[in-house]
Amino acid sequence: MDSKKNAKKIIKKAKPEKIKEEPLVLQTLRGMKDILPIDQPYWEQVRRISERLARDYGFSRLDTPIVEFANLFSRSIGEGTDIVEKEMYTFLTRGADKVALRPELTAGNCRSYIQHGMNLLPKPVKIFSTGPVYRYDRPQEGRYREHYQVNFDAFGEQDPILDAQIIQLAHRLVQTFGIKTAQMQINSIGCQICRKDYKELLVNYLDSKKTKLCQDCRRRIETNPLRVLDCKEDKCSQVAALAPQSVDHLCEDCRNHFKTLLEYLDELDLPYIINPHLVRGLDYYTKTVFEILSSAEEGKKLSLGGGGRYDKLIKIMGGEDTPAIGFAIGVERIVAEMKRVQAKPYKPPRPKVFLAQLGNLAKKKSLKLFSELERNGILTAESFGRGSLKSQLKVANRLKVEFTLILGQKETLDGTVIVKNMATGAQETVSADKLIDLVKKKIKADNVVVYHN
RNA sequence: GCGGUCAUCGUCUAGCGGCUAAGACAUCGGUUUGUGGUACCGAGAAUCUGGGUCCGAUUCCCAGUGACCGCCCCA
Repeated sequence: MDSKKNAKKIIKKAKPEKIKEEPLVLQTLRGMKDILPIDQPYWEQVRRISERLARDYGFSRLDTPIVEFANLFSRSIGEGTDIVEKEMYTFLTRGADKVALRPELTAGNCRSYIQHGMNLLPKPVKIFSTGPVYRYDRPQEGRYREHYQVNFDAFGEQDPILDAQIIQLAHRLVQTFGIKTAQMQINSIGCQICRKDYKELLVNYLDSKKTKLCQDCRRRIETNPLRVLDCKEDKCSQVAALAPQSVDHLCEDCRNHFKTLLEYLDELDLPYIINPHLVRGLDYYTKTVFEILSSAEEGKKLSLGGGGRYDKLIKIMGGEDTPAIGFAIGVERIVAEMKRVQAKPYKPPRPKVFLAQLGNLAKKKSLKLFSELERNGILTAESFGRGSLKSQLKVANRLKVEFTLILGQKETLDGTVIVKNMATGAQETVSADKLIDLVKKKIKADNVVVYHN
């Protein structure tokens, strides 16, 4: 590079008004959302319950990367599906790898299962995972380009008792979130063999009724005939109502599997609805599929979660033939539903003590005192930046603490602290070295949580 | 990816060609110097972005952006 050019560059940099900078857009990207502090108690509740039930049902946590090779998803979810066809965040890296942001969690879990030889672990291998997934579609309520899923997968067990247990877990999760009215819908879409036969039968039927279907459904006969079954158009659902149903055309193995599953569910007294039109959007499902619907008014029912068996997926991906089943819930939708039905969010522990300081000397000492309180498990609030005792008491009052510790100039010199009972207003002066024990005694023991010492 | 509705302080709303853009809630400060509530007083805080019409645009028109709704699909 010649020196003239360099000189020019330097001159340019010296004149900032010449540099055209993109304006800062203070806005989340389309379909992306901040999870604000005000909403965190709901999220925390979902996290805590999910983690507890995962543990109780024997699931181990697995975290996989958000970014994977793009074809991991296209192969497993299905090339023809909408998720892969038009909703994936796919891009080339600097190293020219074709990668994608994960649109769901199961594919990555399967990859990890095969990569790390988890087939050698005792079966079933139960995997719990949670995190954000990405789909580039048009946002609306309950649908985001980034959303969080809580996901459960179990590998290596084909007995329908596992299907029943997984469905029970899904049901129990939603119940425990406080959503009592959600509806469990179940169907069996058969295995590769009987589904193929059934598809032929269905296509024949639909072709014969082609004139009575909407435009979209006529197209779907070719692309995805199963989807015609849950079209919302009146005329289509009339055709669908008389269409052959997959449950009536299962092979013997699939029929027995489904029958046994239903027996287990009945034994559990788990309420469910068999929806012969329930079809899921991912190609890898076999046999059992299920979905949990919110109880919102008709037409506004959103799926809170869903899943099913995917007995051939591991083999398709190159692992040894391994039956598997799993499901995911959408956290944003769960949170929205919890709010709608007024389910209780997580209630974080509130400080019972407020530390007020007055004067420069006391202000200096207050930081250390606060730290000592914290170390002793006494959850303490403060507002050190405020000057007047009045304004600090105002904050203490608003926080509804039981006691305010007042450290002023005089107390600091005497080595004492005032303990003020906020309910009665009564005050006592105690020596600083007895303060911790006294406060511990005054507040209830269950509010003292020591993490370390 | 297609169609529709909408867009004012942090939040909820008012104004609808002529502003210094109004109010409530919230926030912060104050009502005498070391004590909470209420009340009262005060402060900060907004017309999404870019064009166009007009003497003049927050208001009307167009585009962009975003939110929401319907489809498609999905959690």
